[in-house]
Amino acid sequence: MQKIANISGAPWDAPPQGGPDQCPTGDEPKQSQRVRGELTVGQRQLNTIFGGSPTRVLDAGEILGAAVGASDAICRLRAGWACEFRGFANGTRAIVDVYLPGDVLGLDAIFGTRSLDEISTLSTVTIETIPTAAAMIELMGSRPTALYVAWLLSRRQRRADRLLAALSRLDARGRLATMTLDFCTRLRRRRLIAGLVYNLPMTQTQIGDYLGLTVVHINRVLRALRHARIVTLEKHCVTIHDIERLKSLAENGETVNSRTIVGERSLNG
Amino acid sequence: MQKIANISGAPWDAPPQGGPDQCPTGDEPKQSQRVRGELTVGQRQLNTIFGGSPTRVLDAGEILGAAVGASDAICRLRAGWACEFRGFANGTRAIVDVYLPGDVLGLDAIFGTRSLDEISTLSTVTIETIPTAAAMIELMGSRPTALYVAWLLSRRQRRADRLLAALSRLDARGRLATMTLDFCTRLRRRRLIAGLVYNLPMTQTQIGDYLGLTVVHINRVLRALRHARIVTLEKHCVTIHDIERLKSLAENGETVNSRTIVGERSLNG
DNA sequence: CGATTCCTTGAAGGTTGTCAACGTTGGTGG
DNA sequence: CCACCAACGTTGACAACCTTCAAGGAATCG
Repeated sequence: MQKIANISGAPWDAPPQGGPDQCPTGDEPKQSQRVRGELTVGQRQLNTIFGGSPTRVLDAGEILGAAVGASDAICRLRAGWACEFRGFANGTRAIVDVYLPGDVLGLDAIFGTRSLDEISTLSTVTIETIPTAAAMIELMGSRPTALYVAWLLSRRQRRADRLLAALSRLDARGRLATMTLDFCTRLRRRRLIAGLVYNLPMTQTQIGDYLGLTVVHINRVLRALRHARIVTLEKHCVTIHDIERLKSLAENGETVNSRTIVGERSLNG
Repeated sequence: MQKIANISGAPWDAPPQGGPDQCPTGDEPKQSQRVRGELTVGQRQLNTIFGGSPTRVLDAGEILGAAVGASDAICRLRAGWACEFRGFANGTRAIVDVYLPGDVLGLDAIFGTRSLDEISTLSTVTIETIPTAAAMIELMGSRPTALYVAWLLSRRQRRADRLLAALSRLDARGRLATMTLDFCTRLRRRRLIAGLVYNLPMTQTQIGDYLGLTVVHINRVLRALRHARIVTLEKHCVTIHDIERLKSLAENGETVNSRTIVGERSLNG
């Protein structure tokens, strides 16, 4: 197996090609032409604002609210990954969303929620910043921008619903299948990758926090999926070998014989 | 124990008092005066639209998209409960959100998502309808309305995040504690109830789909919570006995001795 | 009152968590 | 260069939580 690229210089450090996000209408064929047009205009308007703002580089593991010095700022990820989390009284925590390059963070600040205080970087990141929520509210006087903001919120909601369904009704393999497929889809849609291989800057502990499982179990199921030659997740690098079976696991449509799988031997070469 | 009111005439059939939703700023003390004002204006504008629309009554168990005959309509619940679900290939399903009187449903239709096709009524409901998403897009030309729509989306997101955290890191008792508390909070905020008792028009199967558990286990844990005199859920009626312990369970802060609890005897008199 | 759905309970087994230990990796400083 | 350290990854044994299967009871409705 070839040597995996180190964290510095990894794909997620590359700036998004052709703008921070592709046209938002790429996967919504049902919406009317008019909304498509307005959304594109709104996106351009936000592009202008973010593009004109100074960029900052943050290390992995920083809390965005503290790092930018304002809880009501609104950021866009230019490079790197981040996650939004919720903590519990006993110290455990859950990751409720993962942000990829091009995603906008902290939109809830419009309504006074200090969401940047619950967002942490997963890797070294580059962010563009609108310093205050007030500026964003101003921008929402333009309907295209307001529509685009609503579209961003709606997209985040769909991710949450999808994760919710997976946590609710899939076992560990199904959840991992869903996660690896979703990240792949999002990265491809933004043309950050082209094939079925990508870098995933999350530790197994963080994956466990995201999928509602423990590190130990994540580790075991990862091994099973690797030995079954469905997907490999090693050294922060995901390689999808059998996308059909992966989709099947994510749809709850297959019961892969996991006991048999574990007994097999890795034959990668 | 007193006889529980039947479904007809139950609290969730009563129209929301003082308008379909209270001022949205009630639980967001941090937001600026200006946003508060604009949100209130936006809410009034939507109130006018919905208030002037014809109401419809639907039976329990209907799919909203089919019942209103349009997948891109936008509805507001005047009375009754509804839920949004996601299905899996093998027939299982997950409930990703529960809607209470006053909630707006199907906002994603703005972007072409047929969300009404994945929303089902949980009880007999009364709805007000904006027939097409296009009308709502028109309304978003007004910044107050656009802000209010974004606020509605943001609220739904926060519910999803909270449920996500619960599914990710709480056991069955913690999830049930979270659910019963959240419904209570939402109903009280809208002045649909005043105390710690309310009607919950969901079967145990539906609760299981919502919390990612099986009916059988919901049933057992419900019995344990009842015998521990923390919360009673019988015949679609929730009674919170010990809100402190319930909050503790929802925050992962307590490990109630459940084995002992099961051995106890019900003493409700 | 038959039919359907919902609720309830027991027994058995599978998935996942907990505990504990050790290996690996990458960085730091002597 | 090596010792050391901290974080992360890996593995085994065992326990707990939850599901599955099965069956019977209770409520609701035409």
